[in-house]
Amino acid sequence: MKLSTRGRYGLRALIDLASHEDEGAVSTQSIAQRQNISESYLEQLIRMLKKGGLVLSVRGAGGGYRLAKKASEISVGDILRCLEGSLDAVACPAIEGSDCDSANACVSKFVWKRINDAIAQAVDSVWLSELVAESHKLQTAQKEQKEQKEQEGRPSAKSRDEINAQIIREMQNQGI
Amino acid sequence: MKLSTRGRYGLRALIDLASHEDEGAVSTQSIAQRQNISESYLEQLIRMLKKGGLVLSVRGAGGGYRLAKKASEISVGDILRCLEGSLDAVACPAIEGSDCDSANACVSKFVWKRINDAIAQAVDSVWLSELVAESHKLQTAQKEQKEQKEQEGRPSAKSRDEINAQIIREMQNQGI
DNA sequence: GAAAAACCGTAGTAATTTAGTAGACTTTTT
DNA sequence: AAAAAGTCTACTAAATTACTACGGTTTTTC
Repeated sequence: MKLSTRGRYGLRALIDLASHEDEGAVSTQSIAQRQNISESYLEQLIRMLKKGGLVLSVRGAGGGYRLAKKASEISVGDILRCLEGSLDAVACPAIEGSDCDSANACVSKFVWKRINDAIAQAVDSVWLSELVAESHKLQTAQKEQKEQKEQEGRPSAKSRDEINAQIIREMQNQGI
Repeated sequence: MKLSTRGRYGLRALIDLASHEDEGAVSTQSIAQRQNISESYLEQLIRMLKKGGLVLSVRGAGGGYRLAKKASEISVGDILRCLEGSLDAVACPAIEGSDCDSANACVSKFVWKRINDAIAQAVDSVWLSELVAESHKLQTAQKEQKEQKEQEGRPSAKSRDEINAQIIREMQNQGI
């Protein structure tokens, strides 16, 4: 019942992409750097998102990726299903079609449908745009906090980029 | 986001146990036979359920296991958490305590709480007693259907036990 | 009181899945 | 033409899962 790194990385990558879209197409390299994810691995993930119709690619120099829809029209469920496959906790043929030889084939139909539906409802009601907003709020809050600490101590030696990188690293250890 | 066999087997085992409780303590051997699960593996699972306080053991010859509470007081969530650990799709320290060094540590807190809560709500609202009732309904329905088919064809060579065993086997391929 | 039935626990192992790497190739812009 | 960027496949290492094996201990029943 755990989400794998595919889902977590993918979500982070899309938040990052959405946050930088005003600067034009976003390269996997830049996302990989900012998010501290292996570039090659990220490429695979983002290609899955392309196949799923969530992002568009722009080839050639200066190219990269772009959201295929508005961030407010992409749900967390859309993203996770692209990367993790079906989110159903238990796959039962009876739920989808009527592949079972009897109409009431197994107990799954009863329990699992409820559970699977609840999961689907949850992930489909959170939108990428919300995550972007939330992430932006957190980052600026943390940045201010850091900068204040630096000022209190010895004169700040860290650049803004270093501070950002550290925040990303901290996020990584905390589940997303 | 998939349930492992631990959860599925465990659920089947408890349904089986609850269904046979009126005959006294239920041995792991008998459950393993009826449910077609490795006895040794099942023992491990049921010991986890004991540690979790869902079943009691009765030692010695003629012993076995018993539900620790009424079937109507054991939720699917209780069972799955015993066997699969936390059902949270993503573990984030920020959700539980305030282990994060900042109050608003990561985006997880926002998204994952909603998702995790939905899953919890779903599994905690289905009770073992419902599964037992459902399973009983299905089995008798399927049994009748089978027996009818047998009568139509050549004279029934299969015993009632063989028919039961087959139903169990079919259930197994269908998700539970 | 001995044997059988049952619970208890750990260690190991095979199979599967996940996470990540490597590298060669194609397309497009500058 | 060269550089930047996406595309694709295959391989490998680590982790997890699903068992299996086996050597116990406890309790009941005959």
